Amino acid sequence: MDSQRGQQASERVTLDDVARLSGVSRSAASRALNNRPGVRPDVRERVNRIADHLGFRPNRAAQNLASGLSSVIGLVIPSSDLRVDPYGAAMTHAVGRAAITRDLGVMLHLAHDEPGATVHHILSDGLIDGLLISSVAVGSWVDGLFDSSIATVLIGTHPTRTDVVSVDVENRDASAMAVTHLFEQGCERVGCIVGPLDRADARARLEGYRLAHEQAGRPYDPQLIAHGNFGRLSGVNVAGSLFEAGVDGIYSSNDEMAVGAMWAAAHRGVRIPDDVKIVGFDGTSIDEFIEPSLTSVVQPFDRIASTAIDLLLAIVAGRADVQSATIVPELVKGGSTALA
Amino acid sequence: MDSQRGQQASERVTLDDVARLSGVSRSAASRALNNRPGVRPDVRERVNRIADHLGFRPNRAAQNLASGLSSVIGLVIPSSDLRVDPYGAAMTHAVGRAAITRDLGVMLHLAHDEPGATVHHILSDGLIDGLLISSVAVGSWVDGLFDSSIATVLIGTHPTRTDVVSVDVENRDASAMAVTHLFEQGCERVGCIVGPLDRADARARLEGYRLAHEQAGRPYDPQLIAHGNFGRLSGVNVAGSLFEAGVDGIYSSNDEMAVGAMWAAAHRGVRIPDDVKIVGFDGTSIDEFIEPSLTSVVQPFDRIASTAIDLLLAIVAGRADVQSATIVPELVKGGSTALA
DNA sequence: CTGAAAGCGCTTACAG
DNA sequence: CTGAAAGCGCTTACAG
Repeated sequence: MDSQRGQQASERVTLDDVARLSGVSRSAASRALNNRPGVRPDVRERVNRIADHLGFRPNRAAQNLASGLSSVIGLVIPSSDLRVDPYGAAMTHAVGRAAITRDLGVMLHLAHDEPGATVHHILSDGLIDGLLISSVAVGSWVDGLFDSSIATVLIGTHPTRTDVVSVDVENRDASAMAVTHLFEQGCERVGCIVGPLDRADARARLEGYRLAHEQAGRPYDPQLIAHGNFGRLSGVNVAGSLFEAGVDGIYSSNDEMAVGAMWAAAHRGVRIPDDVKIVGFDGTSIDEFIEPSLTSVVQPFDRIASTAIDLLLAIVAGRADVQSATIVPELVKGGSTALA
Repeated sequence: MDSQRGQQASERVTLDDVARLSGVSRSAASRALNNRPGVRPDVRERVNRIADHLGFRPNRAAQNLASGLSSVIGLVIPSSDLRVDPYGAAMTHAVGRAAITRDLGVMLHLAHDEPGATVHHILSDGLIDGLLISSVAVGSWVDGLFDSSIATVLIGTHPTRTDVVSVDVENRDASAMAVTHLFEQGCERVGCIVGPLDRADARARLEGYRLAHEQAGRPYDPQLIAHGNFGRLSGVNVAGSLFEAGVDGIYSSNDEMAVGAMWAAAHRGVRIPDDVKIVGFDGTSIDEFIEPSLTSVVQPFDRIASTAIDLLLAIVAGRADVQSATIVPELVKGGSTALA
């Protein structure tokens, strides 16, 4: 290892080497390499060839220091274990993939813990160009980020603030569509498992549930609202009350609680979809081999991530017209709402 | 947003500001702030107080450029979606958490895609001090990383190379322990679902299965080996052959395939644990609300991640005695191996 | 189109 | 213990 590091130091090829070998100045070499105007085509070509040949890799720290840009973005996600948070895992992965296609690095920041000094520095000083913040992470020190000097884009909807640029999935109409689907499949009495109502997305999804009833001219029964916390266990725990209330359909505000409800159903001998049909939201349980497969409002994670990054880059570039975006999800039908 | 960025530029407080206000030189201020020797205690105290008061945040790019160290490590994980790879999600999260306690940043690198130019630079040039590589990501361009000039630690075991520093869970004896547990619970005919045998961990876990038979003086029947790929679907697909071979116990090399097998069992009316008992490996399905709960060899992800980071830091620090580490997992008993 | 020069904000021998 | 100076490796006005 020691010798490796020694090699590293001695083998390092810098812009000066490229410039010298190319017979041009450092500035010219820099312009050529960065595709900036003001270099004769043949010079540009020669510099690039020589750089390739030398295996030149610009030192990012130096670039960063000189230009003020790092080509690295940060991602703040909740620290609840990614393993038990399929939404967070899917989003993290989508951001990673979207970043790679734009030649950006991604720094991962777990939201729960108070960040240590260095990590705090990373957030607020230089190493990253901007920050993607999952709305799931909103709360505690995370909120302060929106007021810091760093560019931020929220993935999701902020529970209270309207002055932050965000990209979110369309929650209300998509939820209404899901509930309407239950009606169309013959459900007469549809219950709802809602997420924590201090979250804007949870509220919007509940609103969609209400809206579907209104549109269908059906009575809206507050008794059929069960309160979960988006965790699987909460779905298990609250589903019983809905079964007892005699529902024949359940709209769950996310897939995790829907899966929990299905587990509770299996335990009670409630058959799905025969006795009760279920729709979830997120599309995170598709590959989970649950039986029957879960009908769900599927989030296009890749599109959401790509859009969020593009908005962030626009803000970093100083564009003034950056607008929040809304992405429309798709209802994917599975066995959990099939006709009996 | 524009004004924000403007503020950022004007509000920026640098080491020079701290030094000037403190009435000392920049070098003295730097030494004081970084806890380096050669500063009078009262000066050190004053500098730190003033830095705090000014809200001084050292520019990481400048620090990095000057010192050659970034306090950021990279994590290379497979690009198979984190959502369907609980192992990857758990490890990613554990690394993030371990890094935060050491004041390190974590850069995320998805392994499948050929990395773009910039990301390639990040890997090999300056922005990170070292790289944690998940063995799951081994293959393609990832392997070249071990021969690059950057410090690397493998999480897992390399299929072929022995010259890489790694931290891995103990696979063989732990697997033997799992199979022995099945014997103790009364199983007479235990099948095995193995992972891809080009992977060292998959081989070691199979070896443990064989070893347990040897230790128990039981015949080892190659007919009872089913070949999966660590994915849930493969567990579903190959479990049938084991059921048909009349097994009353299954050791699955990971939890995902075990859950798949349980799903297949439910489909065929095979009762667990009454007809067949199952043990998995990883401990990633604990919170999944499967019924019955899955007995599993649980990996201590946090310890693995912490150890890996500490080894990496030791390599970066130039220590010569860095040894690979093996972490012993724990058998956690669930309902899937309960006595009928 | 081209190059000399200044500068990004730190750290680190080196000489007092 | 302290400070002046050089240097990390780039980018970017600026003047030709």
